[in-house]
Amino acid sequence: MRLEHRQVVRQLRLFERVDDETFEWIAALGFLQTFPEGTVLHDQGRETDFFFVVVDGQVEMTIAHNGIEATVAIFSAGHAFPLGAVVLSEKTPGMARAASLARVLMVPASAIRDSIGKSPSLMRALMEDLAGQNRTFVREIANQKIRTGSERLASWILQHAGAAGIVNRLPFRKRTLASLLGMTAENLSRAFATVEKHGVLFRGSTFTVVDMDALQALAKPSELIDAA
Amino acid sequence: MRLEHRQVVRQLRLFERVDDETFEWIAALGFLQTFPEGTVLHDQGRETDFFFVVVDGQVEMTIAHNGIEATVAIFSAGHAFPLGAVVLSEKTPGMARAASLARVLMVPASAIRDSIGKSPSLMRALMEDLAGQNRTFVREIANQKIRTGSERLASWILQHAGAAGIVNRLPFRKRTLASLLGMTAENLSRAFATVEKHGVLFRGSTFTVVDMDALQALAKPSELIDAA
DNA sequence: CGTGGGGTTGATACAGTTCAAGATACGTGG
DNA sequence: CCACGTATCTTGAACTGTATCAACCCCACG
Repeated sequence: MRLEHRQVVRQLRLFERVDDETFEWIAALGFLQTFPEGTVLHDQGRETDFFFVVVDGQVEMTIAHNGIEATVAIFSAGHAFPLGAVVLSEKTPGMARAASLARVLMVPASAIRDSIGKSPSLMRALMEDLAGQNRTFVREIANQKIRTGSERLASWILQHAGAAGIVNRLPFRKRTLASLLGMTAENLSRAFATVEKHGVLFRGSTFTVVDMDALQALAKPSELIDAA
Repeated sequence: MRLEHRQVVRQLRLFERVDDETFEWIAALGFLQTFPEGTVLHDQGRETDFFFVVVDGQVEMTIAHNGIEATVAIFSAGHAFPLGAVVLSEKTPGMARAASLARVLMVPASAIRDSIGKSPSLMRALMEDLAGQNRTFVREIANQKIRTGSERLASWILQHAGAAGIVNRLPFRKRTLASLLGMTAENLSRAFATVEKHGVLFRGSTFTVVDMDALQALAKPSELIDAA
């Protein structure tokens, strides 16, 4: 891995507190790779040859079964996958695909597994990322069971919008967002129409919150379910 | 903790490989407690004073929001909660309640947090449980998004039934199962009726698989979504 | 220009919820 | 051990949310 890359990766939350020796070892064996949107990084139900860490962009993890594909999570910078599978030496639960142009660190899974045993600081970093992902999953399950489609969209907007009045851009395709929010693309279209009546303005792939109170009234945000 | 309890706890998957010194320390500070069904073990959105490990019975974790309560997971013997919150020193995402008569090990959260730094074997055990829970959550999200209510019930039955012909007992109330499967109690009743047409016989709170092939045709099991 | 992918809109069907009432199981006290 | 009362579960009917299928729009690209 080149020096400038090394510095970017070193500053990721995941590696911040990892000891130098272990980091150098990982940096020596790992490499940065840039993938165009749609590229499959790994399949579902396969051995885990690589440990991936998102450096830039978004990677979606999906599970396909019985002709239906469900998005389980979208990983952004600083998060690792398929973390659980690497740690337990199990098969990947889902498939990973670039949801936007994405820069990703790839490290041989065996190198990570070896290093865990040698470096408590690495193990701690992985444990904490695992705990964070856990929390995200718990929230997602509750979100899914408690809220209606339009409410989930409203909540997503709340979490991805800056202050009121600022123009934001969708980080990936609408159909990806639909799958993440657990609905069909058609339904997302209708949800956009609903949310537009509650203080959000859509223009193509950008959106602006014009009435924060109205949006919150629809989303009914909760620190238990929504990310901080 | 009394000696006979200590031996039971020692044999839990979670503690199997933890070093003696750390285990003795945890055993000295922890205590076993038996809770009747319905007892609240901890609230949602609170500081994590205790680290719990299920020794016997079932504990359900739920999140309530906007008048709706959703079951996120049910923990059985050998699993710890609220694991992520203890590790990250964050608030509990949900509330924990005994879903059946349950025997639970309680250890002060601070003791666990201290021990993690001192004992790599404990950290590894927690990391691996976290990874396992992660997998369960991923499966649950996919299960929820991909399958219909009756299919989820059929899958649940498949996973909790012994061989065909054996009489099984529901481990907790039907309304708890409904919430776990992400549906109302009324809907679960109707789902029972549907599943009964596909090779399962219900008698009160017991069930028997009489036609495994028919049940599998309905559940369409997958090693990706369903537990091993 | 056409062509095609992504997105939207409309009509219809189905899964799931809600509310209300009825049936069943279960623990308690007589 | 039975009778009663309460909690749990079931059934029914109306309604909401979401999926499905098909047509259409729009813009980017060759």
